[in-house]
Amino acid sequence: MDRFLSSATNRIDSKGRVSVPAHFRSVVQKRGYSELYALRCLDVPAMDVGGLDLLDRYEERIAQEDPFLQTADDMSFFIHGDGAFLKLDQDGRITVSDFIREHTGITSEVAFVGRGQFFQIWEPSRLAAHGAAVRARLLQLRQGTKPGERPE
Amino acid sequence: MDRFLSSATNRIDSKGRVSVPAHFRSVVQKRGYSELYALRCLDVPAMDVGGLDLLDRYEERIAQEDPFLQTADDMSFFIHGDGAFLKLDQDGRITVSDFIREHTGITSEVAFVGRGQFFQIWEPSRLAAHGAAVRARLLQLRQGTKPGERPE
DNA sequence: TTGCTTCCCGTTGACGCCCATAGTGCCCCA
DNA sequence: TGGGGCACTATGGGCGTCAACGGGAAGCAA
Repeated sequence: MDRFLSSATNRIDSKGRVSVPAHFRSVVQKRGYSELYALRCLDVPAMDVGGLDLLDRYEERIAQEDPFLQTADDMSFFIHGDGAFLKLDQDGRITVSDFIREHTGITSEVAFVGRGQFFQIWEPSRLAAHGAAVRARLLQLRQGTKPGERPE
Repeated sequence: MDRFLSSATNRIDSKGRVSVPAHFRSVVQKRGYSELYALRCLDVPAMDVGGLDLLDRYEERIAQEDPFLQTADDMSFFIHGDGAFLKLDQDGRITVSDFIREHTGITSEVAFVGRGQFFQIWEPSRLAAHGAAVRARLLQLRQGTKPGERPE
């Protein structure tokens, strides 16, 4: 398995460290990531974390934009400047910097959420709220398309 | 037979484990699932459980969406983040995590329900209530479509 | 020094592996 | 045809391993 799946919540210790779930660490290794890169999400208080290929995806998107327009410049600024490297220590822990705390609201616990090609880190209660909102939107989507039916 | 059929209810032991019905286990083996993946159902307090091919269909669906829109993000969040691995121990048991208990209301017993390509787990009394509601809807549907006819 | 990071080690609790037992259905053979 | 025994499932529990976690100590920079 080489996708980030499922979720887990771990505690931050007195030194500001938190264990990355073992399953995620093995995915990181299988994918051959030597470094982890964390990006502030635009519309939610979470960070996207993955290898440097996380950037490729955004860069492709930027390439589609007209380089004379402000949008391309904004996007470039966002992904290249608004990120941080996360160093895994040899016990598989990362240090939660103020940069991350500010954006996510994380204080004492970190929720890790698999997203397939990458994973996210959240403040647990905010994650719960976001999860509920997502489920509500998807439910509405389903009922809008096929009332009463469940997609198989 | 390689479909999940019928249903059964088993007890959770003091360590939080429950036996997967033997028939389901043989289906799991025939289908070659090395791991089971459980997904929270959107509209009912149950989990869909199957192999990782459960995700394939959803991922194909996501691929059709614009990856920079919210819908794609929601869908990915739901299938990748709102799931959990169920590891079968060598006696064919799984451990019921809090993640599952929260969504299903399961406490001491688990009802397994075959659904063909996958199966579901329920809290037994909620399953009974849901079953009754489903039958009522189907009955109403039939009477609505074919007035004057008697259901068999 | 002071503060911060990295390496290393010990503890603890959860989980997987293993074995044991009880209940049940099935088969075989007298 | 009925009884005994085999096979298998569900369930309980002991025990070892490993991940998460806490903290000491060394290295490094201001």
